[in-house]
Amino acid sequence: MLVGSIIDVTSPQGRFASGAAVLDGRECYVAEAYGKHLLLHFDGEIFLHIHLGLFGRIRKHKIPAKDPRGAVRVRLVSATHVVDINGPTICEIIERESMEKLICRIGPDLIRDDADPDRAYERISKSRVTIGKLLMDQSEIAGIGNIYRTEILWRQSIHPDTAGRAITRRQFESFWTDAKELLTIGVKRNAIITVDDPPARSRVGERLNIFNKAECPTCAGPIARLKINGRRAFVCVNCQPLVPNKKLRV
DNA sequence: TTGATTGTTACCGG
DNA sequence: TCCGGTAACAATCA
Repeated sequence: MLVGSIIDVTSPQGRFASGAAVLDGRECYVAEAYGKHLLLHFDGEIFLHIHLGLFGRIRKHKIPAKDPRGAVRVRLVSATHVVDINGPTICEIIERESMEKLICRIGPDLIRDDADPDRAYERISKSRVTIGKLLMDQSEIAGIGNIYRTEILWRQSIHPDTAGRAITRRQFESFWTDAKELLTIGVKRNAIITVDDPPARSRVGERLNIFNKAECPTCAGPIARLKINGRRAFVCVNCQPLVPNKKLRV
């Protein structure tokens, strides 16, 4: 990520212009991510908080920079590069207190070394909410989005409608390890890859197992389409059976 | 021009 | 208090 000296900050367009000016001339020491939130730490205990949401993009270019493309909210300029932040849901300047509050309300981030899986399991194993919904709740576990949800549950043979409290410790541990590996690959390759051996130059469909597909790569059975919290989800009816748990009553 | 989309939050009602 | 549903917002591309 971006770490180093920012010698200029401009906000060519949009409603964040006044906030961006605060960063002008400050040094940026650390860029850190907590789940899907990005925090850039500047001089004077000032943080630039960014969440890209569904559509946001970060683009890096060498100097000399071209004109900003699209809705650039903040442009960070160093001696050698510019970084444009396009269309984020959140793009704000905050102080340490707000930054700490933010971190507190985010669940353990799968790919951070300081993540505590027990904290996530503690909550999930007590919840009547389905695991499909819990995985997208960033205050439970941070990092998983809509595509990873479908793909990881398929890899773990867990039906998304399984109640959180029906997930066993063993299942959770296996899920955590797998999810962590997949997200780490995703960061490294800058792509969502959930198949074990994707072709070198793959298309989106070749990197995924069942998301947006009709047929299960393992059993060749049909893939069912669901909506969970209004988002598309997919499930293999054979490989991810919904296990009834007689001890649980809903 | 329309629809879909790797996301989040506020608000309301049961 | 918990939980589900809906709307709002965002930018881009096919």
